[in-house]
Amino acid sequence: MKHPRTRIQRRNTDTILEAALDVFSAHGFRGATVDQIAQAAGLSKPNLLYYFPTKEAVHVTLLAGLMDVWLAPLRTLDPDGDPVEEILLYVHRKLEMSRTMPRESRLFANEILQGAPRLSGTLGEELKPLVDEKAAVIAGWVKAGRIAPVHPQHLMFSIWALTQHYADFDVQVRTVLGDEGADPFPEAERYLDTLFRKMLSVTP
Amino acid sequence: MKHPRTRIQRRNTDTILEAALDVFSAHGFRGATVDQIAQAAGLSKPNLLYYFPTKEAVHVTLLAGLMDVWLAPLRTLDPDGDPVEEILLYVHRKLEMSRTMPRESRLFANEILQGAPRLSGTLGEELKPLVDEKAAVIAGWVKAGRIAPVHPQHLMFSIWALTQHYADFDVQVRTVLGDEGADPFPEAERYLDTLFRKMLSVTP
DNA sequence: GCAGTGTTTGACCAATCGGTCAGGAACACG
DNA sequence: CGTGTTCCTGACCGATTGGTCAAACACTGC
Repeated sequence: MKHPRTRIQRRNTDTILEAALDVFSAHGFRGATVDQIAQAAGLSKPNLLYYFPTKEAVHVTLLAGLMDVWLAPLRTLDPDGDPVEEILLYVHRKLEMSRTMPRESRLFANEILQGAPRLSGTLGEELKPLVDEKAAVIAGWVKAGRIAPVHPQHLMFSIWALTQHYADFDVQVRTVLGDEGADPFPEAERYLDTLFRKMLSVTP
Repeated sequence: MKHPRTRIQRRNTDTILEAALDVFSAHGFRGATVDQIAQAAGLSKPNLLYYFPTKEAVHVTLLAGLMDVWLAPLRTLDPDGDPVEEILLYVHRKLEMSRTMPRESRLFANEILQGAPRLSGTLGEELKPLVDEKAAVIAGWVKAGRIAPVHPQHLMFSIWALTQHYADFDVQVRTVLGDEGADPFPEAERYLDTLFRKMLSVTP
């Protein structure tokens, strides 16, 4: 059961997860129905439930797979690189993820908003250690005087908040900016670049 | 119907809205049931539906009332005050709202996340004009050289994102920080103060 | 062509949910 | 005290939902 064997199984589970990402991110867990997901995947409801035992199983599979993708940019933060450029690269990658994977961002936001009932384990066992590790790196940079003194965890929060905001609050962003069809991301990129450079650069 | 007349009506509608805020912010619109709200309010389901015609009516009443509270701090932004201090006061008030009104923040976030189906009107008719007005003020400050050059709307986004993050992603924040029971807000206050001072102060 | 396994579906079920309704209880007011 | 209005509730209804199941279908290897 762990890994699909036949070609059909792999194709269908992939299709289901893709469709489920669409529906869950748009309506939340309770707001999504198995029928919706099945239809979006081009399958019948019982057929979907042939591949996943329950609606919840689809959801947790999606979330489990998401965490790896979500944390990947942080893992690449290099202790031996240039501090400011390393952090700005992370900001850039996170913003790029908001642009290209807004559904994943919203799925994640939805889950955290509800108190992370199906994710609190992963949060403590995967996210926390990784952040601890990288926070130590940043604290080292601060101690060495290579970036301005900042609280590493809150720096992390600010990166997450600022980048994910453009995916999660997309409707609000576009409403405020007006300009139908205009892409907010180029300007966001410039703004965040300036913001974090000012925040991190050491003042003599 | 517009305004409750009898004492009982006012008391019960208030109790219902308070309970609904609890339940809606915790489970989202679809995730909340009328029974849950009624029980949380200490009423029977038909009794609740005596005061509000539908579940949706409760929700929109809540959202409509919320918008005023939510936009209040922005309205007080004074064009004649000291630019940096005015903006920092706004940041401070927004963070304070995240601390004291996390349920309202989550209710709002939930609605925007789903594409603001019951709020897109208000967004365009209330939020947009107010932001336009205040963005013009900030643009004036920039032009006068009283704050560093920033994109006013994206400055606004960053304030919203950074302050609301502490309410909406509370679980994640507390997991990352560890330290059971520790209050993240004092440190957040310091961090955001530094961040926006660096972002806005004019460099000679 | 045939057995055996993997895949798909229509029909169905129990539970839940939003909402209705007739009538009873509490209250206001003369 | 009586009467009209407001308030409240148990019982009920139709629709939706997550999930089941037996049977049909399709594919693979012999």
